[in-house]
Amino acid sequence: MPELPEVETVRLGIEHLFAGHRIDAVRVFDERSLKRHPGDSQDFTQTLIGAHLGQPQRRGKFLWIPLELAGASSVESVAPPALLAHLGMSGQLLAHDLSADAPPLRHERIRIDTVDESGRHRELSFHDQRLFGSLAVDTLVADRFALRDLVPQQAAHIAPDPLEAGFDRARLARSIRRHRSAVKRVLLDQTTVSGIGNIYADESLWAARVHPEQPADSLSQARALRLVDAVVAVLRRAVAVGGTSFDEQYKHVNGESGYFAIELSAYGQSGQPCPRCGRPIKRVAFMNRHSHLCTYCQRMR
DNA sequence: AACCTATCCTGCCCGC
DNA sequence: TGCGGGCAGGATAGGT
Repeated sequence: MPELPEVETVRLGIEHLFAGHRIDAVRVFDERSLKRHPGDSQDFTQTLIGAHLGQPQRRGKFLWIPLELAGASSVESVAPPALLAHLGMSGQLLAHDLSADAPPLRHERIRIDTVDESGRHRELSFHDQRLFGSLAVDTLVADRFALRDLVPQQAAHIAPDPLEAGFDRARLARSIRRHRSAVKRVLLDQTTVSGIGNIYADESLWAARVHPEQPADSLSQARALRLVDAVVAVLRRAVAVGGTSFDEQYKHVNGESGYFAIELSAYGQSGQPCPRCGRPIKRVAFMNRHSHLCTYCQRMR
């Protein structure tokens, strides 16, 4: 999927193009993209129409837009709603300037027609080839990590991400070391730290010179801290260049690609020289997918 | 409780 | 050209 940097890039785009807009119409082209919505597509559509979009938020790979519902009294909205998006492996949120009743594009699953104060229309559209992603209307609940006010119920179980205000690097280093399994598996576990997928796990492990199969509890606190700092640096750098994209599948809200692919050191670089030592990057099976690493720089210890 | 495996989907790319 | 297998950046239910 799009990982934290790609989702953050999408969030920034939505903030810029849709914050404050009112939803005028909703079309669900494929119900399977609503599999995490508690009601049916009718319910989804009815809830959204007339709602105003707030400032988009993100934790890890979850993205949500708080909703101010039509006719709801703000005073006693005990459980404020939000439009929740998870992009899965191939989801995209794109801004379109079509007419709302134009036929769906190739992998377009849901189209949300919005209008701003001056009456200008713009569509927020959910595209998803593989259907692992979804949109839903969800309820916002208190954040049990107390790093922010509210989080969607469906994202309440995941840990804070490394770029969140109040993120505690020492605490994450300790929590990584509480696990016995391979350190890469722990980095991918969204309930330990959120936002990291296969690409940024491999890049972070390469940067910190840690072997992906190293048991997490065998890392010293200093080494775990170095790994956490590598994660933060890699994610920050990727956000700064608009995320990674390899093909048409991973685009920004405005349809442009991210540039982090240019500076990948390990991920997808099998056979290429390690940028640090020049030896070839290896690609090895790991958890039904692959790890990319320099077996010289990243030793088991 | 912690850990791991299987599974949800589609389309593209490769080799035969 | 056609077909089948492998593969892709994720999350999670359910097993041990």
